[in-house]
Amino acid sequence: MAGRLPLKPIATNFTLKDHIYETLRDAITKMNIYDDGADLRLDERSIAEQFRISRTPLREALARLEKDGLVSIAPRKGVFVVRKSLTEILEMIVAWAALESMAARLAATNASEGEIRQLRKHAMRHSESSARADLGEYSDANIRFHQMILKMSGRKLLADMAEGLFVHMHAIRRRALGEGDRASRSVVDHMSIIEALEARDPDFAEKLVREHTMRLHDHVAHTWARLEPIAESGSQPGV
Amino acid sequence: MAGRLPLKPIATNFTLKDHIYETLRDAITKMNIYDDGADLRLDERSIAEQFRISRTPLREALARLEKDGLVSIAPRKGVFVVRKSLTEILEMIVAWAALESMAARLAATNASEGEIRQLRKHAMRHSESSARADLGEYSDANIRFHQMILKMSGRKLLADMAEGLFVHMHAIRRRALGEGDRASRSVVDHMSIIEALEARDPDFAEKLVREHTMRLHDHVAHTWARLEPIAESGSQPGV
DNA sequence: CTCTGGCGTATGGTATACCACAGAAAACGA
DNA sequence: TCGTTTTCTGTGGTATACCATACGCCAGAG
Repeated sequence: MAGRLPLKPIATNFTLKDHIYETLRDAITKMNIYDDGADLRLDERSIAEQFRISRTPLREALARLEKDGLVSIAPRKGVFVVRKSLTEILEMIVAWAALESMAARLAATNASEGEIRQLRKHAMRHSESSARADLGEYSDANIRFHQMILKMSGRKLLADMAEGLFVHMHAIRRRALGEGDRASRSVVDHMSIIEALEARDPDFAEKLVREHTMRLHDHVAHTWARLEPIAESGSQPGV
Repeated sequence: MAGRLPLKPIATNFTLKDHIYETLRDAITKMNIYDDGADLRLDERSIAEQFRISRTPLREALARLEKDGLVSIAPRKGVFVVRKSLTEILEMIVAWAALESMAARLAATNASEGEIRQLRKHAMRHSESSARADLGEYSDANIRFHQMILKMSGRKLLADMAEGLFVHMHAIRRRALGEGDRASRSVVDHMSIIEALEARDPDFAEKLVREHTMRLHDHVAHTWARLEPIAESGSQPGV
């Protein structure tokens, strides 16, 4: 009727449940789950009080977090943040390798020249942070590199499924980067991957991505072998 | 105290929420989502009444189903069973291919002789149902074949993630099997895969599984291209 | 007849009260 | 003092009441 005002549909779908879910998810991924004395217990009532809401929407958010595998709900016992075992971490890396290598295969065919160019630009801009041993920054850039490949596959589901794994692995990659010469090795790997994409070689791109990720897998398997209750060391910046 | 009766630990963790979740999930996967007049609406109150429970545990179950992507909850509008679009179905097949091909790669190395033997036995026992054009039975055997490969990878997570996709695709595979000579082609493919596993050839096993699944992908893409609101036709046995 | 505006109803969202069980603390007996 | 039993408290599980909004219905104006 009136003159087409550019009004957004308004976020009619923003419920407490969703808000709490995201807030808690972020909080959990950022907390030092593997600290020895870490509080893994989540108390429904006190959290509800902190958020100034009732337990109902909170519980629905927790139900979703449980399905994500981030928390475990034990009836009449409590809600606990899940500590991933080494085995589970390794399996996540494998699954991630499966998804990303498939994404690379598809990206080699589907990605636009512009996307690949952007990927290269991203990798080169951040290779220096590796050289500077600025692991915090490089870790972020590193993760984004992999997310870009997922996205370039043009398959949203692949990216979404991988995202669910990233949530858990967040700290893993950063930690592993600091061990040995993994950071500089990573830079080299990334360049090879980019070249395979530029060459539009699906098989090779897939192979490189898979082996790149499986190297992380093997590294973690060998290095952390006897750390079963993994002792998270470095979330503090500036080490 | 008493004489060690072989009592199961009893399902101390079996809550209404979990029970309802599973019940609803099964019901949804079995319903003809793609029927034209299908009731996609789920009414919280009437369902709660049917189950003779309150809405609270039901809503927690629905929250999980939403995360599974099986239903969509629209505030103040209703809860609806999600109709997967063709694009989404295709992406699920791709993701599935990614997971299963990785599983095949690992299975080629890790699976025991016994497991492979069992796989071959399974495939041969059911190849006849394909010949008899008994699609219902062959479809089940077919799905189990793929689940066996996932399991043989020794990575539980791969199987679990694929399971989440199976839930959605359940009907897809069955339907596709009936089109063209896909059933008999499937039998041939499966045999090749088994041989690659017996030869302990990871690269080849991966390639075969991937291409096998991607053939389904291409078939669906081409055949169902203009059916966007997919009309589910054949759940009725006997044709 | 058509359009508009208000009102009623249905639905999901939220808050709250109560329940059942686990586990620790306390009370009790030897 | 030690072991057993009891009680008590805290936790998640469930039920229920109420709230806010989306949407259809209908009356009334034009």
